[in-house]
Amino acid sequence: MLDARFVRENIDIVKKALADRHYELSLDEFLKIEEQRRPLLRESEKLRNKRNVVSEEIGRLKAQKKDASKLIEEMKTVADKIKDFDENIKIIDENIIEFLLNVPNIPHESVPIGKDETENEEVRRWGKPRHFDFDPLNHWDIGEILDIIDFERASKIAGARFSIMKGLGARLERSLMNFMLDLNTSKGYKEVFPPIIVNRYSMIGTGQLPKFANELFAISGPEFYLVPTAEVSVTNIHRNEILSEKDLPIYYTAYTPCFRREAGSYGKDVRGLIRQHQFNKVELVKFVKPENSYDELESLTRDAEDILQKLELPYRVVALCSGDLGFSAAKTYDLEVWLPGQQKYREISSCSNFTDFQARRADIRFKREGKKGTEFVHTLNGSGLAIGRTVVAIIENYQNKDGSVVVPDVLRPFMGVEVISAR
RNA sequence: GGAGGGGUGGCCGAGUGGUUGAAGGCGACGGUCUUGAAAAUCGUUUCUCCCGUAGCCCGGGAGACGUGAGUUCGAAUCUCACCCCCUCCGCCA
Repeated sequence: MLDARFVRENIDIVKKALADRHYELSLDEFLKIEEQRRPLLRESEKLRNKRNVVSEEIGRLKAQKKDASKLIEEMKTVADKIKDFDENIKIIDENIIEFLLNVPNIPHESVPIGKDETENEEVRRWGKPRHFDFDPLNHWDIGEILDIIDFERASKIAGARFSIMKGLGARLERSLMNFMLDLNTSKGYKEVFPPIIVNRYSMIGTGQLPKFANELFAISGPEFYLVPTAEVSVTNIHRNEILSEKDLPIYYTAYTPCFRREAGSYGKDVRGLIRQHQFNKVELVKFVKPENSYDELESLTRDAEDILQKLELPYRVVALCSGDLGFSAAKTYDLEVWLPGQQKYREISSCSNFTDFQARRADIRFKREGKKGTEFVHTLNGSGLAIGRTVVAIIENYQNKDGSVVVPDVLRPFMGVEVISAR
């Protein structure tokens, strides 16, 4: 969320941000409502002040056993007036917040301007796509040959876009979680294992609600949601907290399942593990001081890249352009891994700086040593990595002609085998 | 699911209608004292918003004692609803 005062005082910046994002949103109504607020607030506070002064006087008179009925009579109407003002202010406040909750973050100046993913900027590449002397298969074909992935039975259990990992496939999934968590914790990220069902405040805190309800799986009765990413659970760990400066930066890593409706992606990636309703992911989350957040984004991205490098998977880093940037992010690097089955780089990690956008929604602040007041922290997160897509990348990049898959060196201690082969 | 108890400042803990933003203690910070430290002692110790040509320091004001509503001239104190925590019983992974 943006700060109301910031929007009021920096209309041009906000308008440019919206235009760069290709967002259709008029600020006129907001400005109209917002400027009604403060005069009303001033009136209300003036009356409250009067009430406080007179009530004190009444108390004094009563203590002296004097008559105060005249003053009390006079005050009766004041209470009603205050109530009127406050009701109006409350309605205005609700409108302001509702509006602001639907305004996206302002892109950082370094974000390339562009309309959609075709205008994202490649920042760097690592590794070279392997040369195959046979036609590489898709992971779903290999999965079938090796009998390690079962989509058909998964659809019987749950439906489309679900999968069953079997045998060494399941073990690969588990090995990757452990490998990634071990690597991340060795770099100072604290491992946490949070709830994966959250309340609406958490979803508002990180920006999934109110705007993107149709992308979430909701549980009714008591209102709950399945998390689409560990970002939600982990960032909200510190919701409504004031951290002290010496606590920062805070680094967390978490494995969670993730749940996404994928409404509106009909026809996209209908086969395979790329786009599932339920998938596993290890996430990196940071809470940092504002002045460090862009450096922290670089190091967060490097930490995610390191996982791909250790797995020896070729990838590239892409800076998302303004039109492709997520709602809450000020800047995002996507890591795209090479998939021989598709002859394409595909997203496997997304690393973002949310600046104070989530912190303001979730009210996560910190206090500087020896300074008055508080500031919002900056929050960041990135996949480190999406497990399902890593499985895809490993199967496709490490495949042999007979369909067997070589296990990357770093995973062998976890897997207990060097090759995944049929039978 | 049934029965009780409780939510106050960084922490502990007073406070049941009128200078209580909140006693007292602890902690923290600063001063005095001391060669230094401890002890002793004095002082300071929250956040949000509004106004002041003043986004930091300063002055004034409003608000915040789990959350929200209500009663009242006036509420941390009374009423109602909700949330959370704890104890016991039952049930269950």
